[in-house]
Amino acid sequence: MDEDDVGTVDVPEATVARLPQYLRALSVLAEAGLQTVSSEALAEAVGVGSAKLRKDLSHLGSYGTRGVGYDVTELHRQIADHLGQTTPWNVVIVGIGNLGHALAGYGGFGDRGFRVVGLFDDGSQVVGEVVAGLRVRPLADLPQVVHPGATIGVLAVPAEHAQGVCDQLVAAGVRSVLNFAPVVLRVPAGVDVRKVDLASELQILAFHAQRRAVRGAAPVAPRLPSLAPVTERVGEVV
Amino acid sequence: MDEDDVGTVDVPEATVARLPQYLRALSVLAEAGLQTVSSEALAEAVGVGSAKLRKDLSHLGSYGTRGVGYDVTELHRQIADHLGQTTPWNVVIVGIGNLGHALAGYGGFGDRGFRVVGLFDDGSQVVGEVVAGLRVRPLADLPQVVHPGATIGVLAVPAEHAQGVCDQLVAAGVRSVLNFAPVVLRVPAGVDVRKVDLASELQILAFHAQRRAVRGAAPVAPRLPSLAPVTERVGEVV
DNA sequence: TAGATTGTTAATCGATTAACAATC
DNA sequence: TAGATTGTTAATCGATTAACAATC
Repeated sequence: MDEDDVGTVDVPEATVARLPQYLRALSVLAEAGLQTVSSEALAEAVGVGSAKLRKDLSHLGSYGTRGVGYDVTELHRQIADHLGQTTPWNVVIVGIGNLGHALAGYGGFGDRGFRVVGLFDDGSQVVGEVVAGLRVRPLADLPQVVHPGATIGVLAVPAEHAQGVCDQLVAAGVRSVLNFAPVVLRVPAGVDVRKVDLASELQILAFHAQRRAVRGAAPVAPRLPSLAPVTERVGEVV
Repeated sequence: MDEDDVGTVDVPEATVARLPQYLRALSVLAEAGLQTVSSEALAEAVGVGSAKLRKDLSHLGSYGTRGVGYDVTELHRQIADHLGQTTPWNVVIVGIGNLGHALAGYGGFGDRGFRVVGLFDDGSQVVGEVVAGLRVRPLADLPQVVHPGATIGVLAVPAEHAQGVCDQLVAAGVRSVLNFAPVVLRVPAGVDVRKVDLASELQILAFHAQRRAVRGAAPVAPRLPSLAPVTERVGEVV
């Protein structure tokens, strides 16, 4: 595959979602001074199977060497390239409440190629305050900060304001939105929305936890009289 | 399907992940005073197809009425039941930095059936402070607060401490962990971990954004001389 | 060359979707 | 009854997995 095929060949969504994990693992390996890594070892570090990893990488092109493995630095560069991380992306955060405040100060973004360049809110009490080194601006200032198509918007406003603020982001030229409000946003075609729903995550955990509890309470096997000794497992589940 | 089949019939993971969305939409409809909703209308509210919704609900049992739709209150109760939300779940948050602080104060958990019952940290400067009405305790106090198997642990510590703290959570009896640290946690069988990786979400958005940019820059169709007028679309992508 | 490990093939699995018979 | 809408079937699609030929 050609070097300049970045961005022109289809990569399955499931693969895209794993690329950041591979990238991070490679960073760790590079810092540890490793030159080369096998698909087996890298997959193990990320918690997936090696076949899946090789298949994922095959969608980006083939950067490994049979019998040897992958060059850590080279593979890191290739994946970073595909993720568009050769230059940092600008991020604006809208809604500087509890969560927005935390996101503004979150070091993890900077480490992974993002730069928070604007904080916005319309609650009169926060506007003007300095948070994580940036002065919080009113929403009306969005167009002054957003570079159309090149800025990611993070939405950390209450559910009832999310759609309205999203519309303003889109109007200002934002084409990628990370939404923390538990609502379905309607956006025009060409705008990409991802949703992080913190309460949902807990609910999914609760679903499985309850399942364990219910199953654990019920007998694992029917109690039949038996001549051979039987190990009864109670409450032990996957 | 029987009432008491809750927790005993297999529900596909993809379906489980959507149940919280359905539940929330039903809450909104119930508040709006709606008695009944069709799969078409509910699906529209959640942003999925109606066939998918009906298929999802069919895994829980069949609570609809042909020709009529679903009883809003009844369906809400059924889904809440399956999600184990008839009684609230207790949640402990470990790592009261930027993010943990925000999570402790996040109202969305309480609204959706969770109760934050403990905040923990080992950084000497936070321990003892009161955050969102709770005093931050040292990790050593975990066993005093955790009810084995019935408490969800939220991990908001730096990556390098995540595994160690996770081990302590598990030792205290936590069987469900929501992990915000960008690391792969190793846990014994029977412990359920979900990961929320904020930077990853941005990276996935960046991948698609870059793709739009690259494709937009390239000509959409080969430029051939043509007798008929041609509409050239530049930069317009899905 | 012999051993190791990739990249790819083919089989399997799970999720989505459209269509429609069942039925209120 | 006629119209509406569910629950289910069958077809399709996409993702995972194991196995192995290619090749360093």
